[in-house]
Amino acid sequence: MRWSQAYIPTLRDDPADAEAPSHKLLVRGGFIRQLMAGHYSLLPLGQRVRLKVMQIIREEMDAIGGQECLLPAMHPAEIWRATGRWDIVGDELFRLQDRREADLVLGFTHEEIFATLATELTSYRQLPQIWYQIQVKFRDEPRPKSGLLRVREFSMKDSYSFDLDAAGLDRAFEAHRHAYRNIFARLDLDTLEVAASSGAMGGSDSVEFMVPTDAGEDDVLHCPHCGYSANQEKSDSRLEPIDDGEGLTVPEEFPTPGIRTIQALAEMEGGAAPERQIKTLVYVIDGELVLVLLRGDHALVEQKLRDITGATDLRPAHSEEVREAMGADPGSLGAVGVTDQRVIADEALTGRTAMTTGANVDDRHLRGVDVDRDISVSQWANLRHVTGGEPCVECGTPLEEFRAIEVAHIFKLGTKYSVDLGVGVLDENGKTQVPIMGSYGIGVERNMAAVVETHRDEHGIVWPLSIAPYAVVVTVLKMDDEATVAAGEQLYDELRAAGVEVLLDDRNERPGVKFKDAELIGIPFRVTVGPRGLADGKVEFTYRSSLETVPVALDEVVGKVVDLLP
RNA sequence: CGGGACGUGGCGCAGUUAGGUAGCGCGCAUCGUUCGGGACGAUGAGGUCGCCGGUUCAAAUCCGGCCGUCCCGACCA
Repeated sequence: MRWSQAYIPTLRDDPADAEAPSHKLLVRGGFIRQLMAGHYSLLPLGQRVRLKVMQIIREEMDAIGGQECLLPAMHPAEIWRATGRWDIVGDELFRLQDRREADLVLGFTHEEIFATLATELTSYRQLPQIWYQIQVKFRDEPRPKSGLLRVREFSMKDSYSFDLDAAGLDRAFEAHRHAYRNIFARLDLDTLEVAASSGAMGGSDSVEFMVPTDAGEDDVLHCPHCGYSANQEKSDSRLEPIDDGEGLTVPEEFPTPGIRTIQALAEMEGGAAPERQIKTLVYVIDGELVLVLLRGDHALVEQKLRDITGATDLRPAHSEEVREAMGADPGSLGAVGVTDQRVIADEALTGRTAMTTGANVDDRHLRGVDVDRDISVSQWANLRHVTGGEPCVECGTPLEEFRAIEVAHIFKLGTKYSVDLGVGVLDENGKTQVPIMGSYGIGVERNMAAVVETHRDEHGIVWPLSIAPYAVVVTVLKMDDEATVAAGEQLYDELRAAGVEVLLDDRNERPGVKFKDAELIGIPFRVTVGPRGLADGKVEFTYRSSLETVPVALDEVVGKVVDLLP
């Protein structure tokens, strides 16, 4: 492509800097433009990168026996009602009606639709199957942000496996893990595989592929010693034993005027340290008021509560609801003697004695609380936020905590969708078997953004060769010098003839502008053609990653580039 | 959903406090000079000041409502 004819609208109002977020680089480089919050247009350069990412994914999916399909983006509501997700998914599902007022859905994933196709499977001889597509997904995110990282409309490669038994599902799951590792290697992304919450997707087991970077929106805990890795939503740690000493035989109520927070109670004369307090939270879970207990110095991870309760609707109770049910305001709440409400307690409270908690009377607390003796716990669970530095649950080494981008997520689903939509095959005995499903997703544009986030410097983007929009830019320095232009044109023709994706910078711009633009948009190799080098029959070859420049004889350029290509 | 900020040529912004001819930088067009690391000069084009309503002789500016965008938090498949 000739740059002079290409649509590459770079923005030069301010210099690129090392702090700029990835989406700003993509905008400045002329890759993307925003249409509205969470919806982006991909310009020619951006689309070239996207197609390359898609092709890499396609090749690796095909390599594990995946078969590509393309399903509709718009679905009838009935199919979502059949699995219950019409109600479960809530506001994140885009819904619309057609002219006959039939309810429709814009697909945010395709378990239902692939399962519908799978109802045509009739024999165990047809299994296993791996079907996939690269499709637009729609998700009405509460707050789209960070450019391509969190959007409402995006391309996803989603695949679905159908197997006869758990061993088959394991094979499909591991095949995907293998394919994904290959994909990330080709994208030059260092990923960490972490245990994750399955959320509303359901199922038994799920693994997220995370790219560590501060730009990420997920919180990951990782053990540098044994490799234990988990999303905060699924995290665990070893608890240091706490000596509670001798407790009272009965809890003792005492006045705490104006004390509303854990911190205030800790600082009060006769109070208690945060780890000696019980924090009482009130949640409304599917319409039911539930008490959630944590150690005073621990924070709740709502997703954990969501997961263990299987809740579809979960929110903190309003203060009026709290007062009506408990008879006191937040700040003086406790679970001692409470039998009307379900009580879910974090495991860190097991066996604890001599604890302090609210008395359910304003401005009163209880000390000497023995959790097992005094509180009727309906359910024990791991609910707490695990913080970096806590001992690894496997080996006790202090955990590292960092931010990461979730670039893929793979799930073992089980038989939910098969059952709900009536998927079944006959086995060798003529008995009906319900295939076990897995589902596996990888976001195309989010991976682009993750690559930019991890491949950039103060000059702009540094695309890996595998997904760069062009491999080489031939920069012609003097467009009014016939010999220089001729040499550039010839190189351009030769490179194209050799199958190289090449951009010819034939713009009538000053050299500095051309260099800066080429660096900003991140073309891996630059061949600079100018009269100075040409006098010796040479051009300059510059690597974008290091900005190292070496002289190369004119007739050796094509060979050098071809050698560098994968 | 809670908190905060912002909407003014293509992009980035000033002007709003105190109502009175809509400005600056970049980019864009033409010409000239220049040109191996984001050139310079000259001349131009381009804006219903987010939208609707109100106050006023007069509104980018004051008032009311709405819409949009961004940031923090919550949520998130």
